[in-house]
Amino acid sequence: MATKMISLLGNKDFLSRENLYLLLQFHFHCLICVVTIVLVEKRLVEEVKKNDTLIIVGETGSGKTTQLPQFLFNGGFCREGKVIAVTQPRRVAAVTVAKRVAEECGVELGQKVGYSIRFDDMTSNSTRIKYMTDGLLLREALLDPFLSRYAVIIVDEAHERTVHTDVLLGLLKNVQKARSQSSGQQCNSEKKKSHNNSAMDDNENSQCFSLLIPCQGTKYPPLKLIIMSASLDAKGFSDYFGGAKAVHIQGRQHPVDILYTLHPERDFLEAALITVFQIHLEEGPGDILVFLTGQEEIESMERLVKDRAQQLPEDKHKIQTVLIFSSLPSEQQMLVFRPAPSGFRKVILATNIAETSVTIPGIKYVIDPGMVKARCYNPRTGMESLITIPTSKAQALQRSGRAGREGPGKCFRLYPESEFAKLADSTVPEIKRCNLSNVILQLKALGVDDIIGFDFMEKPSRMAVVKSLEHLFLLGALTDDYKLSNPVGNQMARLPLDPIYAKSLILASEFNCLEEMLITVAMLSVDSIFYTPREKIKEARDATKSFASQEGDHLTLMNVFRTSSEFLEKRKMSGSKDKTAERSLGKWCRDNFINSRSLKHARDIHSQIRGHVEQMGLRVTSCGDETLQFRRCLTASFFLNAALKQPNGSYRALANSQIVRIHPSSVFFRTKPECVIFNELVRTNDDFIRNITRIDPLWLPELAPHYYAAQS
DNA sequence: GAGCACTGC
Repeated sequence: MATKMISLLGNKDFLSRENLYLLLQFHFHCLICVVTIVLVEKRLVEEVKKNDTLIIVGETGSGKTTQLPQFLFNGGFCREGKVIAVTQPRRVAAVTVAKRVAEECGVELGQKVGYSIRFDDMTSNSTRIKYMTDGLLLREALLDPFLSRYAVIIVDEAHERTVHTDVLLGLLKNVQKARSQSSGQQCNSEKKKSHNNSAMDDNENSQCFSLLIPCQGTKYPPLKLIIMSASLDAKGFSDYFGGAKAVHIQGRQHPVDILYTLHPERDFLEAALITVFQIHLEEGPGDILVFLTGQEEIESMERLVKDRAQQLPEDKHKIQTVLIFSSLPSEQQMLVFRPAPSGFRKVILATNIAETSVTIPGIKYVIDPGMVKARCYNPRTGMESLITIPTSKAQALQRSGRAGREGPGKCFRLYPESEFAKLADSTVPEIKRCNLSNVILQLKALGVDDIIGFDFMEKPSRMAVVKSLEHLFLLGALTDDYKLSNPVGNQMARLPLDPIYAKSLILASEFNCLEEMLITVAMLSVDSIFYTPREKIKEARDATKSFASQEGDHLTLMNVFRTSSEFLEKRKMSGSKDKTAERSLGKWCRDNFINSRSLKHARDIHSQIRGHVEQMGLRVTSCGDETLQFRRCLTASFFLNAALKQPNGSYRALANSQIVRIHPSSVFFRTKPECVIFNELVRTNDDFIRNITRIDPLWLPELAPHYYAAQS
């Protein structure tokens, strides 16, 4: 059979599975370990009582996320109305876990057990176990710097090292220190200083929040901190928390055989394709999950699988391909959860959305080419780009684990074992490869002034910090000595937006076009609004044309938002129930080739931000038809992103003289104005600018004299 | 005439 398959596939390099793969490793779960979590309740509660900080290393399926908070509740950690917080990097995880725990406890969701995520708060005064996103807890810290309502904070999935997790860990370390000082006899920091005047001690104090230094006699109970992580990273967390104790909990993961190729594969798409059919023809039943880097690869792989399946004998045809990536409309995403028709094998082609965010049942085989697209940030140019790089060991492990959720599985890594050894242990934390403006603004608002000296688990590069400080200074968020300015910097920090968008709202109230800017900023804050399926390109273009504004993409986006709002209003006026009206908005979106998930997100952001600016006392007025006023406001807001047309039709960005082109999705792709401002600079095949509005070049020195007067 | 991994406030 094997030989026959090879001739069908037409590839000489793959003679048989025995030649291709070496079985090298049987299990990747800890063999030495411990007992399952239900047996260790008593011990865990004791450990938390004994240690202020505890690292818990738990594998998937250990139940740590659902069980530990209940143990601590039963162990008396919620006395006097105190709350246990469990943070998650993702919204959907916070919601689903909370639902399950509420069910296990036999309580109504939102009572003893609840969750809180942006736009959706299911908690009440009686909530004691609160699942939430880490970003939301960071926001809470702005209002309550001691996080005084929490007795225990559990940071789950810490090994993912999102920006939010990293900032939160640094913050929690400070809060813990400040709270234990407040409850102990040494609340008075002066007293402590007089005992020990060393430079190191001074340094430590400077890293505490300015807000936390005056204790004012308020006593806070100590904060218990639990960091939950995958095994590879436990030591890093323990070191960061001064040698905190680490406890291992065994998971219920099934064994997964890991197989490697003998030689490196030049074309991993082809190698993945071959492997799909090897599994299909030689292995027992079970679905296959293939990790690919992006939409384009996934779509071409789908065609390849379908084509080759047709070449097989009829009884072997039965392969069903399904796709999943984040920009796929949700109805189509749902198809991956449907079991394949009887007798069919399902092949799921996925991005790393299937690594952590989405768990698909029925998977027995994983194919991992070992590549991933990652964001990368160049602090010198301030440009972000996406590049394809090898995965880390931790990521490879996470991927292979997807084969062992329901029973023993197999993972085919499309590279030799010697290559695996060369991979980095874990993925570079996001904080080292992103723009830091938002992080710095948040920290400043929390009273952390010395950003370079802040105790990050891993420090971002000095250049990245300096670049973002400069940026915030130019936006007026910081004073000459790099302190948060008042009121502008404070107001910006309160708005959950990219700092440049926050600033544009403040300016818009002065330009009398806050109404317009609220919509624009909401629309700019979400993923692509327009959805162009490959097979209906012409219809999609015609539909988007009807929203186009000759003044630019910002007004085009506003047209979409307003038209959709009017549509919804009309439906509601004519007596439709809210739900029915929302459903017909879904149809309206499909008819107009608009991504309804993005539009919904923009509407949520719009109403949340509107609430914030009203609370701040900014005047929400409209410039009506005087869009000139609005474009001037865009110029004042986004002056750092201005570009002038060159004789050859390309543009020169004024801030750094970089040569850029207009992205084909812009209304200005054909008619190129002399001078524009833009919101996004992306590097793909070329350096493209997106979301563009036409401006008068004379507005720049007029509206941003502090920048353009100095330049010329 | 292009193409965007994934999150989050």
